[in-house]
Amino acid sequence: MASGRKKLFDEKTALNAAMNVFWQKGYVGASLTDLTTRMGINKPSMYSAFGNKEALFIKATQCYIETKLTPHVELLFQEGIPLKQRLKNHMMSIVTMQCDPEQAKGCFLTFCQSELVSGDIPEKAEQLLKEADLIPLQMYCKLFEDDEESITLELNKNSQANALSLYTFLKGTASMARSGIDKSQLEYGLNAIIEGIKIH
Amino acid sequence: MASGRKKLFDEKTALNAAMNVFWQKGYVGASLTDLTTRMGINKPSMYSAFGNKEALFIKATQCYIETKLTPHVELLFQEGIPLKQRLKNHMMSIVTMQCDPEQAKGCFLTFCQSELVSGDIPEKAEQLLKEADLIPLQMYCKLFEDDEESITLELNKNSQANALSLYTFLKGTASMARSGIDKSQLEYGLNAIIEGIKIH
DNA sequence: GACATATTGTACCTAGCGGTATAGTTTTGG
DNA sequence: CCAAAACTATACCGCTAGGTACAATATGTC
Repeated sequence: MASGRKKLFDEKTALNAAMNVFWQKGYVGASLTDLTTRMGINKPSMYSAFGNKEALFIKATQCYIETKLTPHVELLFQEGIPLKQRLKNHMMSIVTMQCDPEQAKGCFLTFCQSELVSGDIPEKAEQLLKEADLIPLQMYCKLFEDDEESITLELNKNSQANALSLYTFLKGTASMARSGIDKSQLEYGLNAIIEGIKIH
Repeated sequence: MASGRKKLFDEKTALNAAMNVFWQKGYVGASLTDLTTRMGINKPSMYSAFGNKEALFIKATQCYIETKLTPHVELLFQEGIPLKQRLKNHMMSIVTMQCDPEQAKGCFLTFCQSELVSGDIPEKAEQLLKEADLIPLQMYCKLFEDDEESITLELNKNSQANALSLYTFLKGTASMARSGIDKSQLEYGLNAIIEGIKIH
């Protein structure tokens, strides 16, 4: 069997570039020209590799979850570290990412989620965003419910309220980072809030 | 002098409709067709009354500030009411608005602010959004610095941190409301946080 | 080296965008 | 009752959107 011409671009690199464009401009705001230019390929290559704009967006979102969200969640469940310190590590690394000058400010999921209200986002993308956006909240619930230290501190009794507080803070920093407030100020506020938690 | 045909639409009503469209879809996502349809007029009427899309957006943003933001800010400075209660009133009325099923979910300013990163928003609109988005933060600073009760409680010594905490929470609820989390849950978390403030 | 296969570049499709020219309609002053 | 002024409706402008047809270019197998 003949095997044809080799691909001149790396799919993962291109997908990563697409992720950054969506992160910056959202689903509606990112045009195919924006995307393919930053991916370094032209339209037919993109369509043959990824399908269409929606499919590309879905893969970009999954890429974000795997490379940008999951690592921060893991910090919450690291063994041998006090709960409060784990929360701090988690939040600090998120804030650092959300203020990274090499990437779009803020959180991909939070931004694209906010586009859903327009009603102009395709169905599968909408579903994925809705699910993905809840991941941190679920992780916080799980943390406060199951964690040893959380149980001894009886934080599990208010697991829902604690999780919601943390989630609110996560969303708040995402929004503030997006609007360009600098990292030092976010860390300042972050410390105040983590200390204020009645660990709580 | 002859005075011409009378306008068949009310400018304020039309502007209010435009505000709601931008609130729902953002600057980029709101097309002239979306806008003029919901305003109940056609394009030439819109252009003669408001100028162009950017000018309409600016007027819609000012309309939001006057009708949707200012009233909530005033609750912070009401006389004869304890500080904590004023904060609660303020936040409760904001949450109620952000979850109002008659309007787009969340906060107009927070959503449109997040579009700025794209670099596709005209300059004057960008400036206005940046200024407007900081209004609540400035009001919080002023409150913690000047308020009698804040001074006796020595909250003014950490006015910046207190203001930032509150602002983070404001942004967080805006984002969560936008993603469709229901009012009862936001109020639940809200109470926990206000109580947790050392008033603070 | 010829052929099948896969990728690439160009050029194009229709639809919708923001914006406008122009013709028609209603109003009032003289 | 007519003309000037203001508003409305239609139809259109150039441009870009998402998406694709097709020819040109590499790659491998026989």
